[in-house]
Amino acid sequence: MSEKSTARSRREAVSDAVLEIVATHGLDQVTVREVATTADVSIGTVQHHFPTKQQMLAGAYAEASRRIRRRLQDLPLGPDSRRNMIHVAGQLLPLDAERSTEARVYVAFAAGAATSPDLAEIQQSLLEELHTALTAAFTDAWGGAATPARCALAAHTVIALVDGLALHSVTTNSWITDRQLTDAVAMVLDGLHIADPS
Amino acid sequence: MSEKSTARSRREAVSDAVLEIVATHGLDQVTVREVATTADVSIGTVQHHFPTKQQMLAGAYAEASRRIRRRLQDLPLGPDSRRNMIHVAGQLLPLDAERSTEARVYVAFAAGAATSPDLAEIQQSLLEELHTALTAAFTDAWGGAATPARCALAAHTVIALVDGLALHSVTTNSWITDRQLTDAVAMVLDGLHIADPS
Amino acid sequence: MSEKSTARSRREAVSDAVLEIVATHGLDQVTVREVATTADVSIGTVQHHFPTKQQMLAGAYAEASRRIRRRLQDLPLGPDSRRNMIHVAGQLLPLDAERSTEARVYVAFAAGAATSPDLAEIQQSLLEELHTALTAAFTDAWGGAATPARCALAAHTVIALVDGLALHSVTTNSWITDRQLTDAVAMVLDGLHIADPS
Amino acid sequence: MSEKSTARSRREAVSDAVLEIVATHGLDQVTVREVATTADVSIGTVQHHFPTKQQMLAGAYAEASRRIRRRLQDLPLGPDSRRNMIHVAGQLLPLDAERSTEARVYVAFAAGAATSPDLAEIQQSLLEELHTALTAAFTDAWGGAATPARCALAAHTVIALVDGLALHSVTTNSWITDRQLTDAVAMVLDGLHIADPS
DNA sequence: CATGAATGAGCATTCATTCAT
DNA sequence: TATGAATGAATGCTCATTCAT
Repeated sequence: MSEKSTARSRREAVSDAVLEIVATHGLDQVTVREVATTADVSIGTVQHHFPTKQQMLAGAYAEASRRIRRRLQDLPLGPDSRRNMIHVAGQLLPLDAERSTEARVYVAFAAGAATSPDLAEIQQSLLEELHTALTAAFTDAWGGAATPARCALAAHTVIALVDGLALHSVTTNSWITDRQLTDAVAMVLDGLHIADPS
Repeated sequence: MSEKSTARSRREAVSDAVLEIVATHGLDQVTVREVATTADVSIGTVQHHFPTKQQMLAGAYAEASRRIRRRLQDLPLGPDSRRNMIHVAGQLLPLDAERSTEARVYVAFAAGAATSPDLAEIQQSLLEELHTALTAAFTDAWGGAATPARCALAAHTVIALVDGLALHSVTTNSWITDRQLTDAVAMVLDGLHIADPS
Repeated sequence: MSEKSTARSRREAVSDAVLEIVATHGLDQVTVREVATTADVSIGTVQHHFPTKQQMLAGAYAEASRRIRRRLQDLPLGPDSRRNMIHVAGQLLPLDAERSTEARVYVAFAAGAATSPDLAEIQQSLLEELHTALTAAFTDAWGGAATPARCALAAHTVIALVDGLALHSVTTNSWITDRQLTDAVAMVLDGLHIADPS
Repeated sequence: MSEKSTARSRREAVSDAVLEIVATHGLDQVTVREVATTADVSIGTVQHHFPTKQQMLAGAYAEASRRIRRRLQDLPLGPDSRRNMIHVAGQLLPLDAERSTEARVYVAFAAGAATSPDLAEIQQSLLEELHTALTAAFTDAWGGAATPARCALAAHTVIALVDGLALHSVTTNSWITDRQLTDAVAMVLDGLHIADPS
């Protein structure tokens, strides 16, 4: 029992170290040595759990993706569609230190997915899950008044908006404020007639 | 004169080579060797024009950024705000092969800007120019009916949407269609009451 | 009893795996991992039987050497010295697939003996046994007509010839034919007046 | 002029370092680091001249092979066939310190040729040149009394004998004496009726 | 006896950069 | 301006070996 938990925590420690380095120094500054040092394990241990660097990065992104999805699934959703969507966006936008770190990780891996099939697969599956959930939310919010295509398009729109805002926030130095981040989402939801019922 | 033009074309050939490699293999696959080979010049020549790799990348991104801005400035704008904005978005979205290459370059450098001050500076200046122009467009479209803050927010929103759409298009394999790309922009402009006057 | 036989066969399986890898990929391509995989046992099992790689190689060569000696001892010898010597040479030359594999193993280990005392010891003991037997054969063939030194020299000569032929056969691609291999031995035996009595 | 000689001596220094390490520690103890240290150049310089380890080893063996051939070509040959052949054998057998080093190098590379096509090519070309020269020598010595096939076979025999003797000398600790090395060659030449005319 | 996680030294190779010409 | 030899730090990875179970 202690072995299993040791093994799991070692593996997780490695993933955590990767994510930490990606957030602070970028994807291409991740080296096996630095990961080992940060995770406080030997180089051999890193490579025991992730035989290649590629697998190590993919493993870490899979872990990050899993955490994001779990957090969204655990979100308490109410009958108010607008509030639900705002909540979801609030989980994805870099509005506090923790979320900011996560956004930096997400942006780095998402961009990396453009040239790495391994990362692209994880990225796409994350986007698909998000898209499915948001499409359902729009379907629900709009009742029968909207075609499935329109609901899907609205979902694409909101995810793209959030990702673009995260990209801007993460890559510029306070060019865009936290307030603008949330206001931009509200502005688009308003445009889509997803209004606060109150 | 021929020497000067040779020199200028050499420098441009190097920049082009960098952008080509970034588009096809990613930012971290750019090596001085590969750039020299692709540009068909010697390593020494590359480093004569860009003494360090950092400067080479920044130079190439500055060149790419310059081209985007020039293209937007050369865009023939009419009295129709919606049409103007659609045109601008059309220049930024990966709707054809050339624009797709450009989007890949943009996404790679934008993500790189998260951890490189040199790139961040160029990235931020590009975003600012875009934002200024779009803010003016919204001010113009909405007349006196909107506060400057609202116009600025709308500009942020549209740029973020376009960047997010480009990110999705570039990092997934036909998960989002060209049609959805343009429809998403239209949907948001509709929401912002930027309608076709006709 | 079954356990003992299992243990013995495991140990032999490991030796066999080493010899197979040496024959096909060379001495320096032998890794504990590869040996374990080829022998279909765990790395731990390999290292249980041979604590160090050095011991593993020495053990495998000792096994190969044992097999060669046993085969020579089991050779039915008659009154015809020439025939006997031809038979011995035929056991050492790479005249068929099995013997070719063995010759590749022998050449690899013999060369390795130049820089490994452990292998040199096994190599020298194999050569000495061969030399003793051949010296006796020459003494027998020549009767009292030759000094012990001459018999010993003839034995050295024949072994060197056979080893040189094996080296050439193994390291070149059909530069020397099977026929030339046996003819060269016959030519030297003729020169030493070891003639077929018939 | 000084550059060219510098470049050439650097490259030769690397080859010499490889040969020295092969002679003293064996082919599989050659590392780029050790070669750089021994040659007193940087690692980068080694790899500038020989981009891969494989090429470095092949380059060093080609150099060693070139030296052997040049020495044999420069050998003053007289009308006495036996003396000529003895001279050739004397150049190949490890009869002094320098030749012993060379023999260790030769044995190591020859054995390596069994599993490396690059080395095999060099090895085979060296053997072919040697074989051609010796075949001619036998043809000359025997006049019209021998078929070409018999001359070629005798050449194969002598080369194999010399290589086998070198192998034995190099891989055992004074099991075979220098005197026996030369006597074995003389014994075979006697058997082939290549006699001292005096 | 057997296993496989853990270790870290060592490997070949790539790389950006310097510099003499 | 242009070249490419020289440099050595850094990288991903392989490996033999140790050890707890």
